[in-house]
Amino acid sequence: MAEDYVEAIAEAISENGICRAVDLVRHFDVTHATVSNTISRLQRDGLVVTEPYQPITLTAKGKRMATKARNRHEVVRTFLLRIGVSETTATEDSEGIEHHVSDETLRAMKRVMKDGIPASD
Amino acid sequence: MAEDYVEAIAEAISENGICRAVDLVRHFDVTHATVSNTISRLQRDGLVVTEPYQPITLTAKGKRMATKARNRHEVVRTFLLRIGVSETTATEDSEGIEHHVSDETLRAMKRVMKDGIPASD
DNA sequence: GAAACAACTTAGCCCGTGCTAAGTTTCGAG
DNA sequence: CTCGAAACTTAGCACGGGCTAAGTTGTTTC
Repeated sequence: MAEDYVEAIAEAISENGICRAVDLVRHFDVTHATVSNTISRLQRDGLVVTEPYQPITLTAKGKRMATKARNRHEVVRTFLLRIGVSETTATEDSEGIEHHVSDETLRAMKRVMKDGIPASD
Repeated sequence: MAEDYVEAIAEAISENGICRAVDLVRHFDVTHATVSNTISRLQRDGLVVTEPYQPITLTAKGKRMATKARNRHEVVRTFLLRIGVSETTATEDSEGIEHHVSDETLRAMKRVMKDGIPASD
């Protein structure tokens, strides 16, 4: 969850300048209460900073995580498109897959997009 | 979890003839207590049948789920190998990825393994 | 400036998934 | 046949992540 949240927060900030809890409520389609709880946990874990009724900002650690997550997400998504998956499905699937893709697999995806599929031994 | 469990149960049965809780304890590296709880939930959900101190069997529904999961898992794993990921990583990553791969993406993977990568428009 | 509305928090609940500790059942060896 | 070890269950706890309901704060609009 943490990764998804920091990614969404970074996105909101880059789009609107700030991120409010309500942006996350809409993004994840959960209640304000849930977002409030989750943000507390993120703050406890040093990923975000916020004060009651104030916008949410990312710490350095949070920004790092967001960047990595966003990158991962994009690689997976474009890879899926590249192997012929539709826009809609690529977007959906990459959301879930990104959290389970190791660096090695990520590199393999990039390689395939650049050089095509490896020779079949 | 349900998918992982039925898959592991099916595996144990095909290897040893029966599946005992202790097999799952070893497989998932959790305690007996945890397995016991989880099995109760699976039974509640109609995926397995068991009685106290007895082996665990799959219902028709459980078998169906196990077969689908196993198939998915294998497609993802061999696909990863095919794009140049190592055995170890392919095994690890496919474990997590399989739960997030839609039918469409699965088809795309199979297609790529058969026909190579689609032309880049 | 007060009232209404939107944003947010807090309390209290539920379930899943993990644990430890303690007790029960089963089973094989002696 | 008994006893000890292995397998299993049960109770009780914790945390994550979801909810509703109710209250608080901030902002806009008249």
